[in-house]
Amino acid sequence: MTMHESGEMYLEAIYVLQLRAPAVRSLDVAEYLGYSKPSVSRAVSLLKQADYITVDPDGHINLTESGAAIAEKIYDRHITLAKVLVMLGVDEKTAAEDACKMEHDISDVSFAAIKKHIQKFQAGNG
Amino acid sequence: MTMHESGEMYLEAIYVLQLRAPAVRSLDVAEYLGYSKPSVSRAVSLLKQADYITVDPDGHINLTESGAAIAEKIYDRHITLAKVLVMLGVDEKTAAEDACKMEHDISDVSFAAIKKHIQKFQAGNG
DNA sequence: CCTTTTGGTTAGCTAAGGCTAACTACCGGT
DNA sequence: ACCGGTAGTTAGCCTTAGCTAACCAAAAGG
Repeated sequence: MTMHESGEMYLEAIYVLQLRAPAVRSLDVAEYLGYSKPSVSRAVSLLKQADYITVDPDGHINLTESGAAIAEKIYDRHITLAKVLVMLGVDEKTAAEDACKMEHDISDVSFAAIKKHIQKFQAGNG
Repeated sequence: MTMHESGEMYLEAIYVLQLRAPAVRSLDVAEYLGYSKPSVSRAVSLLKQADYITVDPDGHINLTESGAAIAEKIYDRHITLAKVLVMLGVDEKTAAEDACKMEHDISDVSFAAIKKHIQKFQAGNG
């Protein structure tokens, strides 16, 4: 699996679910993303093949180092981009939706520039 | 054709090419986007069906009112998003590439917020 | 012990949207 | 009149990535 938007979404979902609960299964991911079981089942097997996750015998999914790296990166983008939009006056829901799409598109360079920019603001305002 | 990213790209390309040359054909679009002739041929016929463009007998493509509306919207986003990124210190090339992807994802609400934000800066700085 | 629920897989469909190969149509030059 | 290039189309393939239907297996519970 060459990492596409969809793969990133799954890794991010697993990451977020792991922040909430000790163990994450395919079904949790399906429910979280609003996808069907077979869709997640296939994605999980591809991510496993590509060594982004491991699945232990009782179905618990864990991120590998490379999977976690991607998941954290995307999650960081999500949080940061949503925050920027909210700072600009966008409502939380729309900000989250847009961040969710943009987080997969933006280059490291542009994201770093944005992050740096808002940190400047945050230093001044809160 | 329910307007997806790809359809928006084609409309934007046609729009940009029309700013440069009086007549735009499928081949110009193919060259501009780096796509094959058949890909563009199909896209053109779908956009025509959906009434976003017209194609006159000598192959000249023109945007309809609805097509132009979309093209202008996307182009505005492209220009604005690229400008924002450049203002934040991103190089022109990367800014353009990222704008090209984000322009399709962002909601009207978020885009309006961003545009308003940079206009404030421009009023002060240039 | 049998039945239901829960979790997951398999098979196969669909749509978007790229691609190549090969064809058609027309236009211009020799 | 006949090639050769230019423009576009047709047919058909591939990948990504969603879906349903149907199945399997293991745990849960009357």
